[in-house]
Amino acid sequence: MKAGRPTLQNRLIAGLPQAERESLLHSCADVELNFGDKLCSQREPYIYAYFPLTAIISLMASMEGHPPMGVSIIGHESMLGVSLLLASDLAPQHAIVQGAGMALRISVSDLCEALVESPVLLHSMQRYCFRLTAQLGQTTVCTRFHQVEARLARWLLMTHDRAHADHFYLTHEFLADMLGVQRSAVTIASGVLKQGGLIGYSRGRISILDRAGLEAVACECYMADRLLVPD
Amino acid sequence: MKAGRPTLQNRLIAGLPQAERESLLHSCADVELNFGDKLCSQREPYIYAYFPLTAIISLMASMEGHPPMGVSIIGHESMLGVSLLLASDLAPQHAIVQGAGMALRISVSDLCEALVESPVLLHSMQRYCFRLTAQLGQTTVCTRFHQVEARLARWLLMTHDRAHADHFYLTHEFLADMLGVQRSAVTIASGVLKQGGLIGYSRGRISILDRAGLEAVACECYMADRLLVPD
DNA sequence: GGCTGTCTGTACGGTATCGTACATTCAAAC
DNA sequence: GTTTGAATGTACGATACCGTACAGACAGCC
Repeated sequence: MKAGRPTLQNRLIAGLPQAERESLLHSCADVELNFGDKLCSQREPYIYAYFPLTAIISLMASMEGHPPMGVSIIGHESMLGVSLLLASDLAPQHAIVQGAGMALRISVSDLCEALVESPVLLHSMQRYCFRLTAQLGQTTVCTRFHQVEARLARWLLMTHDRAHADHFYLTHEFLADMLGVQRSAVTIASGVLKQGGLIGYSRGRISILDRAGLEAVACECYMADRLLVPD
Repeated sequence: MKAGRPTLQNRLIAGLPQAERESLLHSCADVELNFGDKLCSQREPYIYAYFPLTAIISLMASMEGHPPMGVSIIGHESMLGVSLLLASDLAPQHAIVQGAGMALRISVSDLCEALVESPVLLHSMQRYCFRLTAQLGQTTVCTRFHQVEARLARWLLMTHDRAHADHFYLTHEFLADMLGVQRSAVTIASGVLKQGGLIGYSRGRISILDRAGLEAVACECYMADRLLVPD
């Protein structure tokens, strides 16, 4: 595998010392992830772990009788598979590609080997796992108490942080599943944000027009989570 | 510190090889935890970690403008502080004593030292941390979709599993905070469970009268979580 | 035995969202 | 250019729960 610049788009990889990075990249494959791809299933073994470069992955929790609901987002700042640190090869949640793009893929066994030899990788994954734990607790309370409009704004901001442009593709239907609400509730909330000039959208293409405004509308959960980003 | 039988009430400790256990117990102090004690605060450093013997601890996530809400329960099957594995000395959630009783207390630094020398302890903590991660995702969806009655039944069952009797002490007010609902909603839901002969209660003393019946009323989230218990 | 504070029962208007249905708009395919 | 399907707009009764208020019941204290 080539170790060219694009791999540095992933912050976790970019943070590795060169020797560790090159060793890790030897086990990685460049893959293109398509919208809707399912990368792992809740309570089933991971097949691969992924370091997103431009792709965006949603973690989703599911339950009988309801469509899976979004609980976290993973982009180039992190990776899918941090829970492999935790003495289990099972995925705690489903992982779905919410933004098509490139990622580095590594087998579970290769990742585990790399962990033994790369203390920096281990440390980074630990930090991100901590962040996920804090975030999941926060999301529970957020989902319970905050209204659709604020939660929608939060999800759009989290996506924007991981997108590489001021626009991306998500339908109301998809967002409704993420937030665990009716599609029509998303349409109404989106309409308000559009009216306010904060976002624009048409047939799945969403534009972030006024980030500061969106942050004002979003619940504090968005900022609370950002504060946990290392550095 | 004495290494008498009572310490084996904690499953995590009981599972250690004798040498590792005795070494760990040297750093532990027997403490009595009182109802309502706050053992750590969300996003603040842990002072101590705790291995409950008979005490029960609630993990609670909080947010401005709302009372903290329960997201998990810790009893003799586990410990408070598993996230110390994750390269951070901060607690992801608040921890409150929901059932008075005994626990073993250990300082963060002593625990970290013990981790280096006890691979079994490390492994157990990793497993429980995985379980917590899965549980937090599950709880998010549960809180969103399941009704108060089912969630109340789930919480009572989780408490019962960690209590050492068929009765324990929790007021409607306290349960309301745990579930993130109004106190009056808990009174109504409890009334239904009492009518059905599943539980009894009076002035804070709750009796589990029909466990199987409660399990039938509780959402599947209760069983989903139990399946993750090692063994 | 009466007082007091806590716990529980109950009521009731208000509201966010549900669940569902149907109309409209637009992009792409034919 | 027309058809088709997906995406979006809108409506509306139903419902679970909110927020609040107040009354009753019980335990402990003086």
